[in-house]
Amino acid sequence: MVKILLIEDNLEMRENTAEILELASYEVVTAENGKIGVDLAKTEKPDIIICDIMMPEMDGYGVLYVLGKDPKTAGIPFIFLTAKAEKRDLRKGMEQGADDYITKPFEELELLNGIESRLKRSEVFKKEYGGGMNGLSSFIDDAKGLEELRKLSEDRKLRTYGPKETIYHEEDYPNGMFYLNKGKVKTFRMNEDGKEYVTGLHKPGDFFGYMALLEECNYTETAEVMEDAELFKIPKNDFLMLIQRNRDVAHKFVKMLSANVIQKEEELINLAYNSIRKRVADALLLLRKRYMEENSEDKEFSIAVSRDNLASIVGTATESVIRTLSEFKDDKLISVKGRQISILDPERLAKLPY
Amino acid sequence: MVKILLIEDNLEMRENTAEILELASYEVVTAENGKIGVDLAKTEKPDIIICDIMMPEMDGYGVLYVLGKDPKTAGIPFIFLTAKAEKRDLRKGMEQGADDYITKPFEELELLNGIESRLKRSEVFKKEYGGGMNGLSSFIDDAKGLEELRKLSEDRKLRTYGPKETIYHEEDYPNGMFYLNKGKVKTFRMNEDGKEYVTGLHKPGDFFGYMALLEECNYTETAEVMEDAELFKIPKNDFLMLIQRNRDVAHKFVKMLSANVIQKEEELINLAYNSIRKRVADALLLLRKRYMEENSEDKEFSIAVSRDNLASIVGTATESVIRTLSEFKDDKLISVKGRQISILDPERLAKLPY
DNA sequence: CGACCTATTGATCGGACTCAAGGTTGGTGG
DNA sequence: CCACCAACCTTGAGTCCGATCAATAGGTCG
Repeated sequence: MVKILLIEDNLEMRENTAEILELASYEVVTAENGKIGVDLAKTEKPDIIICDIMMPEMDGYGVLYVLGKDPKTAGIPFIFLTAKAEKRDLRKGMEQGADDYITKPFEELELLNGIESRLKRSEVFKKEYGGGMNGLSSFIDDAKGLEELRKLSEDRKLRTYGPKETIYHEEDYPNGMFYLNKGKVKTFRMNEDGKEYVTGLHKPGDFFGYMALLEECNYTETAEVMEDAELFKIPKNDFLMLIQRNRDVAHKFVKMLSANVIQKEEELINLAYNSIRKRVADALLLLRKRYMEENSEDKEFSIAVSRDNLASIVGTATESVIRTLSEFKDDKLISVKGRQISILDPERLAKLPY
Repeated sequence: MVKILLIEDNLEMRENTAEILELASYEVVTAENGKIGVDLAKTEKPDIIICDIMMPEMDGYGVLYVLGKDPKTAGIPFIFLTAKAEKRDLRKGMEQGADDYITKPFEELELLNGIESRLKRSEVFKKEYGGGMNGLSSFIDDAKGLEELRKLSEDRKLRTYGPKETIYHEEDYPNGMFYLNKGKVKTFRMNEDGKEYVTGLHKPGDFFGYMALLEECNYTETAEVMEDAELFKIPKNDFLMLIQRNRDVAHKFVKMLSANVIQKEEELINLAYNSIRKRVADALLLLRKRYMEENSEDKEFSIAVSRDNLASIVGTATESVIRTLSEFKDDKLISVKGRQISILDPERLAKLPY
């Protein structure tokens, strides 16, 4: 039985509409104002919500907004009831994610059709997934994808590289991607003046070098070893085949890539508007996040990294990095022994005033 | 019949090895130096290449490098023949994309196993794809994916927005993505000081707002209308279902996302090391590329864009943009009428000396 | 122990940001 | 139709951050 929540302050209108819906054999729950409506939405879990805009206590926008903020209710189809004149205001509601609207006064058919068409989509979804597309199941999909990827690299020859060795160069034609088994690898781009900018820091368990394969273009970056590395090469065709044929792997890659995009956008706005000081702090925290051992969160983190490398992570001159590090040292945020940098106070480092 | 290309300068070694291979009923083509080897690789299209490293004329690295540069030959499995002592040099070859190596002197079995295992992967691939994974077929997949996506938005209600209207805000909970039918929309992030950085410029036919759905997080950007826009909203569940179940759509998204990542990396290095002058030029060219009508490549491109908007695309202060535009105007690179900017000389704009 | 590479510090310079003040444009209402 | 306002554009002056150049110190490896 389909359950409909009807939120409408006008008594006559409410009873009238409820009657129409019940005659169409829907189960109807009614609320006479927005607040009650929100409560009922959470307790009753209706299949669809029909809501007036102009109401006392909390108006339709408010209801939509509140329900939209809660993941549990955000997915419920939401239809506005509105008088013709309010067309401009309507936009405001659609912005917040309403799925449809019905203008008052309405015909029975109009109302029922609107509900029917919204429900149809919703039903299809529910049937095919059985409510399975929650965080857990998509995590399992991810894990499955990862598993398949790992299998690809299993029976391959291990390759070992020493520090500063190049794994591939910008502009090279790619015929494979890599799985990093041990060590640390960075990928970077170079501009015309030969300045480097680090685009990726990789640790054991990471894949890299797949972007060129996906894009069917030459490498756009150079991969270089930072700490003695062992890696497996996965041939181009094997990889493309897998991603083409295996849904989990494709899904995994969609996730990896979208996370990557968001992170790069974050970097962009930081690079555009933050001071060197902040960016160096961010770079140190990034290194920490990427390379800290799983089970050592309490211990202080320390890493050996050349000033040049740090500079190309931040995107600045080596000297500027060094000056900033000296400041941090004076402020007891970090300590330095040769190229070994220890982060003493990550919290304060994250909240630098400028 | 599997065809093997054997490149080896030593006569005895060559004939010996060829004999072993022929006895194992492979078809063998031999070359006595690298140059001939490369030619044969291109004309004979072998299924696998076995190549000595130390050779006159062109050594094994050279052969691998040359073949690696040509997409037609880059996919052919490549096995090095090497003496034990040269282990260090070997790395150089593996860097360039060799798939395996066999150390001399070798046992028959070792050689045949190496070839067999490489071929197995290659065969599987060929059988299942029938050579179909070339540019064309993957283009068709893309098109199919796009088609499916478009269907999603077909029977939905059109929403219209005026200039500067917000479609969604950073931190909002997403319950859908959008298909832009008409107009121009930008997406941007804001930093703590309220400065904006544009992360996306959208034109009719684009989808946007899907990143938050893929990442299962709140929006990380704000979407705002630049020119009167019409758009369709595609509900979250419909979209996630489609991408989960339809291989073409997933593939399409992998492509879109990886292109996006590469573009953002490009932006990052520009932002890090280029002058405002260059970055403003890039921004203008980006606008041109994004918004120029398909069939008007000959005509000069012109766009109405506020200086503030331009500044947040470049990632700088409004005044800096204005000064740069004035310089460009003096240099006859662009012309300006109010907020209408015309690009007069895109080629020169792309090749600014600083 | 010396050669080489990396890290550090100092001094200088210039590009880009900020603040401030006018100019232009377009829209609104009397 | 004009006056006015607001939003946007433009220009100027001053300042400061960070790049660059140069010189020195420190560390490492043969």
